[in-house]
Parts: sequence; C-alpha cells; structure tokens
Amino acid sequence: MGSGQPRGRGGGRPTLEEVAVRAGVGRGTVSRVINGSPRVSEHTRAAVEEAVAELGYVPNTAARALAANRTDSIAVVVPEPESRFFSEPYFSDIIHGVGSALADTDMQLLLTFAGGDRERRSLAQYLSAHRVDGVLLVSVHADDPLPDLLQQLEIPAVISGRRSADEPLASVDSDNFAGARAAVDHLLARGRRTIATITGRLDVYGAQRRLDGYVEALTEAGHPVPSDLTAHGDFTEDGGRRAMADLLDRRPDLDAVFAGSDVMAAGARQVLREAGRRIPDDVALVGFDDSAIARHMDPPLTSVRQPIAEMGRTMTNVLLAEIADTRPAAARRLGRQQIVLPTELVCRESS
Amino acid sequence: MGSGQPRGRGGGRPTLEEVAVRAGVGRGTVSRVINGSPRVSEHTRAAVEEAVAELGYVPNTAARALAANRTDSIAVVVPEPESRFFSEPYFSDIIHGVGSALADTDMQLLLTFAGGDRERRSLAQYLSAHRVDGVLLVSVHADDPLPDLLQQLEIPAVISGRRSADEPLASVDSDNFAGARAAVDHLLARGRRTIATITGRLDVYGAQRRLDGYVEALTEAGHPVPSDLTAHGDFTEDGGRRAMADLLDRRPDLDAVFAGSDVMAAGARQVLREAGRRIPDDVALVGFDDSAIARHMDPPLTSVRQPIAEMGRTMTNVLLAEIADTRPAAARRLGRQQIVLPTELVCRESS
DNA sequence: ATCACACATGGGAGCGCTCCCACCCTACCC
DNA sequence: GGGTAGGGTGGGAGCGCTCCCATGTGTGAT
Repeated sequence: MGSGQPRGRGGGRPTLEEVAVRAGVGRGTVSRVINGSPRVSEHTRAAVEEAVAELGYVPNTAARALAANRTDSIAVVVPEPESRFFSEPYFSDIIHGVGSALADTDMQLLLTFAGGDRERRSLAQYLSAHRVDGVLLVSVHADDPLPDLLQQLEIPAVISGRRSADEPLASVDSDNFAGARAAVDHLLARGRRTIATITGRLDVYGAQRRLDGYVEALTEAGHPVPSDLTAHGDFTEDGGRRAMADLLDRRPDLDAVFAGSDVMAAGARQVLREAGRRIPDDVALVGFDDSAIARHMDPPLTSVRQPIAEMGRTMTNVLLAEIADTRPAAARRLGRQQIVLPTELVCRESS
Repeated sequence: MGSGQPRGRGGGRPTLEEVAVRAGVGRGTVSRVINGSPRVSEHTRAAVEEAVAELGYVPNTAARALAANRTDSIAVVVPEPESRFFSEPYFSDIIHGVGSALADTDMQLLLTFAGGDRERRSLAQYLSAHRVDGVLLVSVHADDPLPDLLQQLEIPAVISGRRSADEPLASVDSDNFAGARAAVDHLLARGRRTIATITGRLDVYGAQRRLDGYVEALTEAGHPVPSDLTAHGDFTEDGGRRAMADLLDRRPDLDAVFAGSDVMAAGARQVLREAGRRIPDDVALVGFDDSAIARHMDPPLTSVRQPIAEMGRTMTNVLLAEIADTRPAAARRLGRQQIVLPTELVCRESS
C-alpha cells in the first residue's frame, strides 16, 4: 500500500506505519521514539528520527486521542458574548496568559462559547465526550451549573475567581479584598472622609470582596459605613453612571468614590463632570482593573491592578497539574489549590 | 464488555454501539440518525433518538475525526503575544465575531499561538495533520511564510486584511483607504489646512492603505502633500509619541493630525499636550479603530471605526464556505473571495 | 557453559466512529 | 406469477494511533 510520497488532497500525510517501514523498524518502536520513551536504543532512535524528518511526519491528533483516551487539549469556556468579560482587558489578558503557559507544552487550546444554562448543560456533555483533558472557567456566576457538572463528570477544571468563600473547585483569584482596602486606605490617607463606593454585581464573589474590603478599610479607620454611600452597578459604564447619579443625589457631600471597575468609574466620571465636580479637587475617584481606559481617562484614573495574564498562566499550570494527577478521584478532590494573587494600587491623577 | 451504566473515571461514556443495542438496531443506523441522514424510517429514528437521550450519548469527536477525516474545527492563528493584535480591541472583537458565526454550526474553535518564522513553519505541519478543517489568519505581515504554506498544503484559509493588492488567499478587510479619506476629508471640512499623519508599520498593507487614503484626500482637495507631514509609528503608544515629537519639530505650524491607530493617537495627544497645544483648538486629532480608549480619551477622540466583529464573522463564513467547497483544487483557487467591509467615521470632540 | 533477567523490539488488539457494500423486504411492473 | 427496483438496514473494514504482551538478544551471575 501507500507510495512513499504524499497522496491526493487532504488525506495524504505520512503515517506511523510509513515511518516504521522507512526506518526499518516496527510501529511500536516509532511510537516510543515519538513519545520520548527511554526504552529505545540510541541507534534506533536516530534512525527513526531521520525517517520522521525525511517524511515530515506529524502524528495524527485524532488517532492519538482515540487510542490514548486523552486529547492534549484544554478548553477555555467563554461566557456569553454580552458579558463584561468580552469588553475590557480581561479576555485578551487571560487568553494571553493561558497561551504563554501552554507554549511550553504541546497542549492545544479550545475556545468554547457558552450561552445560557441550557447550553452550558449540554456543553458539559460535549466537554466530557473527550473533547478536552481539562477546562478553564472564567467569569462564572454563583449559580452557574457548569462547574458542578464538570466536577460530577470528574473533568479537571480550574475556575477564575471563586464563587464563594469555600470554592470546591481549584481556583485562581486576585486579592480583591486587599485591593479594595488599599484603594480606600489610599483615599483616607489623602484626607478624604466621605468615601462612597460603586459595586459590581454582587453575585460575583469578587465584587462582594471588593465591597468587603471597602467596608473593612473604613471600619478599621474608625469611620462609619452608612448604607447610603454604597450604590450598586453592574460592571457597565451605564451602570456606573446610574450609580453615581444616585450617590450624588443621596450624598452630595461625598468627596471620594471607589468604583468596582474602571468601566464603572468611567461612567461615574461623566456624571461627576456633568454635575460640575472637579476630579480630584472636589471628588477623588479610584477604579479597579487598571485597564487601558484608566490610563487614558481624563484625568488618568487611579486604579487597582489585577495580574490578569498571570492569573491565566497560573490557572493553566494548576489545570495541567490536575490533569497529570493520577491519584484516585477522592484524593484529588482534597488538595485542590485555591490561589490568590496580589493586586496593586496604581496611583494616577484622579486621587 | 460494557455494562449499561457509566464505567470508571474518564473513559466511561456510552458509545454508538451501546446506543445501537439499546435501540435494537445496528451501528450504521444509529450513525445515520446522528448525522441526520434521510434514509432512516421515522419509526427507527424515534427509537434511536430515545436511546440517545436515555443514555446521554454524545459522539466521540476523536473517533469521528479519525474515521471521517475531518475535525469539525477551525483554528485561529494568533500572532506573537507582543504584537499589537493582543492589545486593544482587535483580538477580543475578532474572536467575538468568529464565535458568533460559529455558534450556528457545530464547529469548534482552536486558538493557536504562532511565534517566529520557524514556529510558523512547523505550525503549518501541525495544522495539516488534520487538527483542523480550516484556518483563520489574523494580523499577517507581508513576508509571513504561513499563508503560502497553507495554500501549498491546500488547507482552506482566510486572511484578515490582505497582504497586498493581489492577495491570493481569500481575505476579509476593512476599507482602510476610504476610512482614511473620510477622516482627512472631515479635517479639511473643519477648515484644517496643515494636516499631518502618523502611519502604522507600512509592511502592514492596511497601514499603507491608510496612508494612501490620506494622500488621496489631500491631493484631490488640491493640497500639496509634503513629506515632512508624514511620520512613521509602529502602532504603539510610544511610537505615536515619537512620531508626534518629530512632526512638531519639523512642522510646528501643523493644525491637524490623522493617526493610523487610536493607540498612536493617544501617544500623540500626550506630546501635543506637553507641547502646550490644545485639542482641538490648536490641533485637531483623529485616530483609527474607534477603540475603548477613543471614547475615554481627553478629549474624546474622533476615530474611524472598523467593523471588527463583523470581519471575524465574515471571515468565518467565508472559511466555512471554502471548507464546504468540494470542487477540485484548481477550481477553488479561482473564485477566492476578497471582501472589503465599510469603515465609518465617528466624530467626537478632538476634531 | 547454563540460567536468569533486563533491555530492546515487533506487532496484535483495540479505541469509537464513518463508509460502503451486501442483504432483505416490500411494492410495483410486465 | 416471476422479475426488478429501491428504500431500509446490518455489519465488516478500516481510519492511525497507543498499549501491552510476546519474542528476541545481550549481559552478568552461578
């Protein structure tokens, strides 16, 4: 069968078998060389490698996946396009980090778009049908069914940002609490006394933690935390505008605002400006994320930087470790890593 | 052989065979139902579908890929992380568009990171080893070897932004020329007379076309196009700064700047401000891309919007069509689509 | 020299699916 | 009534690989 040279369109790449013939060895031996097994003599290895090079052989992924029952690929499950995940630096940076962690391996990255709950449910099925060896979950709501489904199916998974204080899945998060504290401490240090906050959607644990950090910073400094200084946004610019308008309405005396995201801060800035408040003279403003818009805002926005690419990289490494872990499921369930990466306050002219 | 219920970790999803037994039919029949073949009686189809539902059967992708010699997946080849592609809206939006086009199909999306030429060369091999049915290329330099390799291997591919006027591959681009013209016409209409431009890297065809549009607009309006009004950036903020400094040095009398990207415009803005030029009073500024920073810049930046998500969507549809095309290679080579999507000038306070 | 054992190697048996050919049965024709 | 289409169906033959067992071949111990 098979002539030596490439055959017709598409189908015609060399197979393991052809390499074996060329090198004058058996299939098994070629397979061992390809997979770096030590149990091959130096001489044979060289012969096989030469044949591989001559033929331009590349293993067929599908065949390997079928035979070995692993795909050498992981999926990043991307939430509904509308979500804030797609705006702002988050998406790019996470992927960037994942990509750089994957560069050292021969794992492939699958991008999967998940819509509503129904789609996420069937998604779990698909993922389990040996499409991938593991899953990276980003931007997950507290009530998303997907993480539990994955756990049930015993598919290794890592989540970005836990869903609650006791996250059962492995997770990588940034220190939202400390970041918020640092922001508010900074405002206090600057002499601000009536500090309001605009929160993100509180069903996102990270948004809750930012609020917690805000409360803690004020409390610890001996300040009261009246509820009329807290307004709820939804991570959107428009939400930030509405929240800021509310705040100004309720507490015209405020002299600082800590926003749970840069985008909301941008919305807030507009309302403040329209209301004739100068930034930072009348009202200091601090955001969260340190995205591109923070640098370019007028005035440049003080913001809490999250190491997002680093998070992507860390998530990937944790996932790869989970995939490599061969202990029984019960044992693996135990030592799940909960990593929290530090945030950093970047001071600019808005505060 | 298999009991009815799931087996141990990982391995235990139901197979076609099990569905066949459950439904009391042959493997072939189940396969026909799964793949929507019409040659199945209504009665049998119902029985099979019930068995599928009961067992929660999901086809094994790897097995299907191996047997059918197609993967039902396409790859987006992402350039080196450093490139501008990763900053700014481009990446997110393209992926967004690709994702939405793919949502209507059952194709999967593979993200592949390509580094230097050597990596791109081996990448072509990998892609051809039936990892994917087609490839989407974004942000390609004029001398990138990958497109030609793909063409040689007869792997369907679509490129975003052509590499030259006679692009052999199918391509989807935005109308850089018309966008630049519109921007410059707008500046002329506003009474500006000494209009400079900051170009992107001219080995990117789109950057060249933006420059062409600038020249054409001025020429057509009867203005000279002195070379000292053109400075070259590299799509980075810092490049924008340097180019603006040069420009100011050479032509302190300029009253408008058309930048080849928003990021470069941001850099230019800083230099203009430091030089004491007011925007737009002394110098009008127009960018390209209409990214998030354009909206948040001070003052908000007039910019040329590209329909990036739409480009991603269109590229995907073109690619899917190429994949579906079963005509002989020679015939397919002919009718390759070259799509150009319209750009739109978004006027804000900077001009 | 003899046995044991380790290492190196070949190749059969699948992995779960699609493709396709052979087969059966019914319906319709002459 | 026999012949002939076809639609509907079953299942063999792979797809290209990994896994693993059986088989060689060389070494050192006895």
